[in-house]
Amino acid sequence: MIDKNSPLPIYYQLEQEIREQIQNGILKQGELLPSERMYTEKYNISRMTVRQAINNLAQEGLLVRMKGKGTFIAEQKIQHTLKGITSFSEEMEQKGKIPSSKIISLESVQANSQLAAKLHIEENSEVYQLKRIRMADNVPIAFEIAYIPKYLVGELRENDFTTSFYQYVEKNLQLPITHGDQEIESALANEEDQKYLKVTEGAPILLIRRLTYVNDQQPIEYVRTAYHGEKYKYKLTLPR
Amino acid sequence: MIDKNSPLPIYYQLEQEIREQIQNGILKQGELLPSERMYTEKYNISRMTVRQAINNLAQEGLLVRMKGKGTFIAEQKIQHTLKGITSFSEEMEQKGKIPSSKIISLESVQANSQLAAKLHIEENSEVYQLKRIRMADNVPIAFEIAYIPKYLVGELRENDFTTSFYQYVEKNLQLPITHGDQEIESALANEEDQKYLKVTEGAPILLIRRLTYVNDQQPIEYVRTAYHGEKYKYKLTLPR
DNA sequence: CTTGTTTAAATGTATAGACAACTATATATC
DNA sequence: GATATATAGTTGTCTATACATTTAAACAAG
Repeated sequence: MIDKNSPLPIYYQLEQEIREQIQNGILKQGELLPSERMYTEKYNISRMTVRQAINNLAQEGLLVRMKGKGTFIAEQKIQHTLKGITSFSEEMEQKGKIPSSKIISLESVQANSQLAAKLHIEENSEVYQLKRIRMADNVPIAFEIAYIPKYLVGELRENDFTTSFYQYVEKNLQLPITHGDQEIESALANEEDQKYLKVTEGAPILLIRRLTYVNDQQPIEYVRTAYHGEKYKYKLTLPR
Repeated sequence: MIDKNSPLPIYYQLEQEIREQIQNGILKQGELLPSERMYTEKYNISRMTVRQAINNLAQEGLLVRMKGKGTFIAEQKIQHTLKGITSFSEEMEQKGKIPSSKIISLESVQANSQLAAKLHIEENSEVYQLKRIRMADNVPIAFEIAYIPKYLVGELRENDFTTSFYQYVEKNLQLPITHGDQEIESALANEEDQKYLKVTEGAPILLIRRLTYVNDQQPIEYVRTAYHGEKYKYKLTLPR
């Protein structure tokens, strides 16, 4: 299992082995991992090397170390909901709601200076502006305005948004979505929000602005989403 | 700076020193950290111990290791803010604000059924209720109500909250904080919020409820925080 | 000007061993 | 039965050392 002549570090090989055994169910959740000394003897490697492998896995949350007792295989964490970017559709499906969305408009507009800076494009260059209402079980949950640089995606039709836009980007455009930077704040609904979310003046909304990146650096989408204050909560699990 | 007779591990003391020097600007962003050998000689400790300290800080994203070149003080990371649980103090310091907090009250109360369920304790068992105002540069940013099971922390005094409560838990109580589940929503300030945040009726607030866990399973703190809608944004980076 | 070689310095990987601190269990003692 | 006490096994910390890999700079050769 461990090849001392491999170019891969020993600690890394051991990591992979333990990872696989957890995946395969050979090592079961909540159970005790073999002690450091066991690995030391089994593979004839030093304890510090074993510790490096185990420590890395513990840092990832796959193992839990307990002084004096041993190292345990971690219970699977529930933190599924917001460990990564989830689309509205995925989010709602997870909650047992039927998601739908209604496109209000899809236009080509010129980026002002602020938007251009955010999207890393030239001022006045063409961007798509997409306005949508997001619904769960046909109740409006959010009103969304998205801006997408035209040069990155070419010609778009409304059809491209009926399914998942993220999937369209990754499959058809071959651009891997890497991460998103979000800002969350509380605000009061503006006139447009009020109109589409069907709330009255002074209603609180959850305002989320997201800049989504492809290839780690290139912004592909800037979205401002206004969530209905009473009907939407944002849940996430923070590690460590 | 490093006390070999201290009960605190040497690697931990070194971590703290480097952390402070980054905070104080003695070590500046983008610059090179003194080499491992320098620390080895300066404090007469082994290189592995130095590496343990530096590795931990690198894992946190505070330092960036580069093989063959050296270790650099990380550029301010956008995603540091919310990659994991951060205390209010840490958050504000990162933004260059001077954090402070004012304790409104610290009482012992009985948990109602809802709170007991959240904290995994018996109904009517004793919990501390702590009310605080969080300030940045002496401007109130948030009003916070925290509940902490008494049996987990023993006797508490207001003093234990003047510094970091999380540090108190991890150091003095030896309970490792593992993660936190958060709910974020938008709401309107209630009377208490209005009073302490100095906002008028109808002002939007960002409501964050957090259940903080130790040892992966045991809730140690339930906090409801009302953030001033106009003065606070919540930022995070979602991977993948 | 380009390419190859050497060298010093840095981090990366790995070993062997020591002692400390903690946990659980067994054992002796009251 | 209850309470210390010893003991074995575990992870945590730390040292001292060695060699591997990578980088950058100086230098040499073409």
